[in-house]
Amino acid sequence: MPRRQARFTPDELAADPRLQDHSPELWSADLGEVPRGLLTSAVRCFAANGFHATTTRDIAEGMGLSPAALYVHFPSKELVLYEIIRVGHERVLEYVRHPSVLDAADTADRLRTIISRYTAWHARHHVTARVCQMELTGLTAEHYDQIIELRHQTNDLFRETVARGVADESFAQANITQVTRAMLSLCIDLVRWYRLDGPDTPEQLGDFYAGLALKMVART
Amino acid sequence: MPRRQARFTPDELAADPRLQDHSPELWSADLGEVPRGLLTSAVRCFAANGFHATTTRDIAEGMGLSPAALYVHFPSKELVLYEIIRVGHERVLEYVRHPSVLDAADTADRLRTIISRYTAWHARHHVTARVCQMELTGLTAEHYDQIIELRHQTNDLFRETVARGVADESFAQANITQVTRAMLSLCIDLVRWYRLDGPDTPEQLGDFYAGLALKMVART
DNA sequence: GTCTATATGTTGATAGAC
DNA sequence: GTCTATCAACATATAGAC
Repeated sequence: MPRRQARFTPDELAADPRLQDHSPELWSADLGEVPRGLLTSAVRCFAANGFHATTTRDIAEGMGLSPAALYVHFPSKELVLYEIIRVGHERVLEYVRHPSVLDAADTADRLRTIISRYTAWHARHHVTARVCQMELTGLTAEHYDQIIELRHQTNDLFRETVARGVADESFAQANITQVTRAMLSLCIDLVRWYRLDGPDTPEQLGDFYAGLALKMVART
Repeated sequence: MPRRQARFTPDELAADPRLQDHSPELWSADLGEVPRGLLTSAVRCFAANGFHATTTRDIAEGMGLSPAALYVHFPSKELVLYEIIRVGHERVLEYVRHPSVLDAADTADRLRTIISRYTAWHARHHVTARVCQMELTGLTAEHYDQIIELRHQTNDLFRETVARGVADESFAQANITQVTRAMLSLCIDLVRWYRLDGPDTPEQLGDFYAGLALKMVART
């Protein structure tokens, strides 16, 4: 009775078209090439098999290193996960705090832009985003709380936008909490199925979802 | 360096309001009380901590049993997970294959009903549904393939409904694949946040999401 | 059917050479 | 910084008593 199910080699994971995303662009330039490569390897492993099913050996093998090498660059496996999830949440928050969102004169334009950008970010970085959404239970309680705080900041930006549109009558009357949650669900859930070699670019999907979001709140 | 993060006792999990759902109703009556209780305990553990972070001890403790007792009722931990995910997928498929969906004369009614029922099922059984959505990587390749087949059957029912509405001009012209996926995302993603002690009953949320789905495909 | 005890293998992390 | 070797802890699953 082997404890682990059949697995893929690091090379197979790296070549899997479903696991292609732009994660290498996310890591801080302050990190060296090796730690950045380890984060990218970890993203693929965590996305494919889950945090707890991934061993430190798996992560290190992705860079052709021995398991001990990981601990030169990261103090623990949990901190590799935390770094990935923290950076992911910080980057997507930056991406929706863009002037085209914050300074939008028209509320409908603001909603269109924030939905489009949030969707496109999740699509472009869908493997990392999948880890950010699905592996939160691997974090310690302290790290989990910090991530929840970042999520609140992002969610508040969406909620404000919906609330503003209802208040200025750009949008129909609606339960703001319910509508905001529905929009976030739409944008986030794509991490389960999106692939970069599919029919839609991240921006095309973003525009499509922005259109759906506007229909959700359209005045009749 | 403890390998496992701080955990909750089985009693704490059973009392957590976020982990209340109707999972005990799902298990076959052919099973005895103990195996059904083990499945319910496992659902809570898998939803709270993930499949791989859950030990056979955790599951058994939830029923006040020793770890060895689990193996009298299930041949392996993976088969506990498979049973949960298989039953979840079969039940939701049954639930959307209801006469009110299959025999609907009006396509808009059919879409309203299928979205409403699919949403309400996921809300009512959100803890089980969370395991069904988030723990697929814990399955063996063979079991995974069987679940994907069940998912296709459900998805096809939604896709047919959207396609019929576009063909009979109940709905606006649209990319059927894209629109269907968006609707499924909306209904499924609620497993990440829904709780039974929140402001909306499963049926209220179902009706709300059905309204959103109809707006997505409304003719202008 | 449930228990205690344990076999067997794996895992996260460290020690110490180079 | 990377390696080999290894530890202590833990997990799944089984054996055998009751």
